[in-house]
Amino acid sequence: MINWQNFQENFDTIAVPAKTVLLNEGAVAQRIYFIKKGCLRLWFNNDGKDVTFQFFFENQSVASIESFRNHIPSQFSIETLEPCVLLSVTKERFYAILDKSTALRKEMEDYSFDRLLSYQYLFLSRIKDSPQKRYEQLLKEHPEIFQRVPQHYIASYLGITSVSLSRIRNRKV
Amino acid sequence: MINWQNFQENFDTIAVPAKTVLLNEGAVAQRIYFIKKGCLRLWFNNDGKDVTFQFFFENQSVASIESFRNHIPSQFSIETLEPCVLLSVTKERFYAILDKSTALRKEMEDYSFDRLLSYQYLFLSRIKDSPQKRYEQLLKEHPEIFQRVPQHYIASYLGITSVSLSRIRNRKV
DNA sequence: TGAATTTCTTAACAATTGTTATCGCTTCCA
DNA sequence: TGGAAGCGATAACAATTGTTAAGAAATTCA
Repeated sequence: MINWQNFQENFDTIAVPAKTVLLNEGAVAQRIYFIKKGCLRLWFNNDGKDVTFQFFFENQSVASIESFRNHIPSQFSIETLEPCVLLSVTKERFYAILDKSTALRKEMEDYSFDRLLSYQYLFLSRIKDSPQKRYEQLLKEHPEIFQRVPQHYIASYLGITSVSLSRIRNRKV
Repeated sequence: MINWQNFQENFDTIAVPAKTVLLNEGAVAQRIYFIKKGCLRLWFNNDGKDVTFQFFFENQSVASIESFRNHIPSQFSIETLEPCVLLSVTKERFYAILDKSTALRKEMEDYSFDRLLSYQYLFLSRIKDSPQKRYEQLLKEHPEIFQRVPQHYIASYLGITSVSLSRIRNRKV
């Protein structure tokens, strides 16, 4: 995990309320964010249905990574779930920082690789686990999510309806 | 896509029959392969059930990438599905080539990024699509798979049983 | 070529999930 | 602070998928 706090002088610190949209589906990402406080979700519109793809919490970097890197319209929207304090930097500044530091470039490479692995891991859990098991794993590994994130977002993240998640939760008491 | 044929002098060309295991789950990957002819699958054992994670065809690179890169035991096995002709290179030689060429290193970075995106894409399809829809997409984008790969491997790749895949196929005529 | 293995389909039943709708409860702002 | 919106539980029914089993068809290989 890259800790952008070391480069804080290059960043703008911003405070935003809950439900603030940082990036709209279809727009090209101009900024990358680092979360000092709060949580966000990355989501997209699937035939009118709101599908949450990923959650982000403190000390994580957030961006529509392929939009940011390849300058293409984002497939996702990014939105705060709580009031947040964020570090924010433009694409230009960001790549200028990368160019100045090979160590940081290496770190960025490793970070990309880790994200690759996390997608592989999530994909794998989709292949081999039932929604029930995915729920139990999420509860075990990230119990804090259930304290901070509305359940219907979690349901869409797990690939099930909120009704089904509610059933699973009450089955397991 | 990296075309390793440009570096063919560093590779061994091997011909292997179908069902040849190139890497066993639990082993550390020592080689990376480039497919000249044939197809392979990457799979793992999930509580006794054979789960196929990915298919590879001509002109693709194959390795348990995290095992190869991080020198850790592979979570997957790699196995040929057809008689194959492969280019094969050891980890040492591979990184020696990378060190010699920054262009190639950049290409490798892009390749890693593309794989990240392909996992993101696959993960996304798991989140938003029904098995039925995933089947239809696979049929549209890679119809050749159904000509070359046994159906029960495709079923496990789609996250369903071969029985269910058979039902879906015969529903859609 | 012929036996053995693999592959695919189909059936019957169980289990799970989706859909739609309703009803309290909580939270959010104006 | 009070009305509106958001959130979670539950019910009833439909649809899909899993499980197990059996048999036909295709493929493999000695």
